[in-house]
Amino acid sequence: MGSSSKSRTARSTAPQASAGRVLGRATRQRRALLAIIAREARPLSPYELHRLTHREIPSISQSTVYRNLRALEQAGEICAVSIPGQTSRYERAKVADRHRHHFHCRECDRVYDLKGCPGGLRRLLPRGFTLEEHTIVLSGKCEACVN
Amino acid sequence: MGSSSKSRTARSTAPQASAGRVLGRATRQRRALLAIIAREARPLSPYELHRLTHREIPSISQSTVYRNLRALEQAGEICAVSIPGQTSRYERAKVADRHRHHFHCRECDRVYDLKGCPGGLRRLLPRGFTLEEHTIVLSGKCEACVN
DNA sequence: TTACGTGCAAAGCGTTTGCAAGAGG
DNA sequence: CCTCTTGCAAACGCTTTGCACGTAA
Repeated sequence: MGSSSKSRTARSTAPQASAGRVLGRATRQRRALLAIIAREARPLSPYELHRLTHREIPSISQSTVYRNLRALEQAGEICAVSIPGQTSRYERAKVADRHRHHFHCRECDRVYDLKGCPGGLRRLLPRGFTLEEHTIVLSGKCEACVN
Repeated sequence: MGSSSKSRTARSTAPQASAGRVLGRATRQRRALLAIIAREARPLSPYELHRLTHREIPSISQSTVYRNLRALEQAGEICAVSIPGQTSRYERAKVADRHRHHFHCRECDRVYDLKGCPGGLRRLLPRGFTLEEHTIVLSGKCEACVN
């Protein structure tokens, strides 16, 4: 894609990872959050993450979860997964950076990573438009919910 | 908050006309709203819709816009377009029922209808999963914002 | 020690709802 | 007329923020 950032805000920091900012202190809360996201196979919502971290650190607040999600995202450690009509879920950046798409189960409301990507999206583009990114979300029932 | 709407079954209604409920009274507000949605080429947000209807009916409230959007959607007159990380936009059902995908301009934040659909999505599906629907959102810059 | 991170409470923001007044059919 | 719809304000759910204290480095 673009080799130089346009006239927008220059985010010139570490060129290697995805995002710019550097992660700050490794607090107990931040470590717990990251550990849970790392061990989980599917993207988790802030609500789920607060519930899970709360088991280890009962005093953890929702704001801490939100603040850390933002910090971790900016640091390129995690990545937000947006499902239409749903609140964002978060997963490890290593997983997300492989350019994943997602499946949303309408039964259990869980989100799963998918492999692969159908090409040929550029031909959907009207003339004069530029394509920077795309999102594909399949929905239906996951294996556990098909009966 | 875990769950959203689920366990719907009667999805197999008429492919084009009303989705269920019957539309009630044709109030000034409702007519204005529908007229604006009908004449506009792209899906509009509740905010935009309130702003536009407000020009014709200065007394119109936001709640009226929201209530009518819901009523019109249930009546099958309009259709919600969900863009990840964005509030829903609304467009005429006749347009939406043609199975459209959408383009979101990151510059001006507008949403456009696209034509066509890339096939081959079913091969992204894990074994045992069933596919009921899919959403594709391209993003970048629209013609007006490429500079 | 000294910023950065935390918990708490309050504020924001978009959306929904209760209620009494208003208007469509 | 009777009921549906409206406008207002308050409630709501999720997310962000101000503040003083706590804690990693």
